[in-house]
Amino acid sequence: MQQVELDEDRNLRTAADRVFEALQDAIVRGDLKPGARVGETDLALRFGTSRGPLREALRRLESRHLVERTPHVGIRIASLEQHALIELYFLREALEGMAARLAATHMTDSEIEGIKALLAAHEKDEALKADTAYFQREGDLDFHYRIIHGSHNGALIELLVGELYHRIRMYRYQFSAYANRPQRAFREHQRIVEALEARDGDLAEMLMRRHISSARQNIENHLKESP
Amino acid sequence: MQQVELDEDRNLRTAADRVFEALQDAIVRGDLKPGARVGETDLALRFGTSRGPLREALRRLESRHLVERTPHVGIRIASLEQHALIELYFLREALEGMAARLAATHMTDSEIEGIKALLAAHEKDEALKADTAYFQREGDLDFHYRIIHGSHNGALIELLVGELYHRIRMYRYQFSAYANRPQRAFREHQRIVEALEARDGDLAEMLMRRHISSARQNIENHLKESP
DNA sequence: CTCGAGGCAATTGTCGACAATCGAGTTGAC
DNA sequence: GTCAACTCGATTGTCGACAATTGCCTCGAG
Repeated sequence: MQQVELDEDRNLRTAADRVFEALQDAIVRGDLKPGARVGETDLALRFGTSRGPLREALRRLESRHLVERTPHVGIRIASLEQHALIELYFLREALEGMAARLAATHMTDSEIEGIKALLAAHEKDEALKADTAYFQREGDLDFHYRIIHGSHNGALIELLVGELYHRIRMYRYQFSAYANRPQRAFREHQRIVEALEARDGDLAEMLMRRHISSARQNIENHLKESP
Repeated sequence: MQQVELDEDRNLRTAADRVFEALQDAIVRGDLKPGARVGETDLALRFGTSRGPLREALRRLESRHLVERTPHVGIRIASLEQHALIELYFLREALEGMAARLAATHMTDSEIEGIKALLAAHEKDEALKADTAYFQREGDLDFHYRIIHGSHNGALIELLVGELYHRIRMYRYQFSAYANRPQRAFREHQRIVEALEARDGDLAEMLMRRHISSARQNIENHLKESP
């Protein structure tokens, strides 16, 4: 049993907060294997706290679908099944499509400048790294985050950033091999930004939906080949 | 301080489950006024349990945005602001639009028969009750539930039914006066079902989005007139 | 040998008490 | 008279112990 170092730097208010963040990181990054069964007592010892705050952290993780609890039985790390990932992509298509539509009318000029600068940085970086996907992948997340926030719709932001994206990031860490075609994705990003700049909500939504839909189809094809 | 009767009938597994359901009902139905500050000790006494299970219930309600917690300060019943309701309708438009699209291809024939029967019942009932909105409103929820489930997308169902619709029901109970134009809504429902029957996903999504979008605009107009 | 019932260990659910933190009211100085 | 600091009360956060439920293992019968 290994003791885990908690983030004391950012002095989060309560012990439950610290445990929650530490556990979420451990799950998303794969330190705790998907499907593994974990006991409350073990975890409490490992994180150096009592079972009270730990249970609170677990409840929050459960509401984010990162762990699964069954009463009187125990806790399992969320198992990532492929069909669940596909389902998530339909949610993303609907929600981020709407985010792009709203962003086209609600983004400020400086926000659009910011996302253009981000793309410019990607272009240089991508020219260097070609297909080394890691940085591109984080950059991809950054791009989507900016558009989501650009919607200026609090409920939408909270839903996507606060609840859904942790699950998606977990899948990315685990199934790291899905080549998400950086060059093509980059071109699609460019077109979406053009639509935002033109304040064309209809077009922005359509392009975003195609972007996510083709990413989903790409994954589905990979799954068919190597299940 | 009034003792609250808990549902002992359906013998829910844990005390936390019972408190959660009772509290959720109390909030959605307005027994606990929005924005009111409540103390853990009071609630624990009122529901005849300890603070442990109560805190678990509060955690779950927080993740559904029915209560707001600030550390070391306390709990407030979620205050329903009008702009938040509008934001929710954009989520509904995106998600239920997608649900309708998926339902058009994934609904079974018997599910479609069921929703047609539901509409037929509404037609007779509506002819009788004209604009008495209550039953129509519950029927409206039933209609939407069926299409959501018809998507056969677990993540989408869980998100809409398990997380979003409780907030929407809360608003319905509070702002009960929004005449949601039963006749027009009924016609729109009919057309959506026609699209489902024709297995036309594009059309079903478009009609559902218009349906929800016009409901939102209707609310926005009411808010402008009587803020 | 297989199946079912019963007991046992382990884990979770629940409780009450203690400690930490925040907000309000009061008191004092400028 | 106003502002700031301090004290006090109340509320939440945390802990450890006890009770309840589950799953597994053993034992016995067919």
